Amino acid sequence: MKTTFHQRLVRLIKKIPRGKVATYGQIARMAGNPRAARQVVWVLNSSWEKEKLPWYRVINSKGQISLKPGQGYELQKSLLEKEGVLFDDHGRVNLERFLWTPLKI
DNA sequence: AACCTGACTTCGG
DNA sequence: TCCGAAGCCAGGT
Repeated sequence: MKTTFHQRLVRLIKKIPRGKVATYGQIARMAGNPRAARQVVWVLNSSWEKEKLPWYRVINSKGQISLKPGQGYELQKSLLEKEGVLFDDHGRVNLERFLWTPLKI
């Protein structure tokens, strides 16, 4: 049976290695739809729990955490730092260094 | 079927 | 480099 876009997103998110991050757009692009970044958000919200997704490894294209302070920002940042991901003074991650880049592409 | 919404992204100024 | 606007996906109501 054919895999759905949703399933591909789930699989990709599961593959993000620790110590690395991926962007919403990147995941959507790898799943086949460059413009479905917002759909990644929906997937995370709807199934991170039952699919045990490493939700905190997904950030925005600017290299920043999209969650707002008091709404998960601190938690996500600490979880990433615990894996070795570093943030600069402006809460940005150096994507050159920490972006998950599968060898293929 | 229309309208709203969200952890987005890209582009122009 | 920093906004703001406009574009986009699909589920929920």
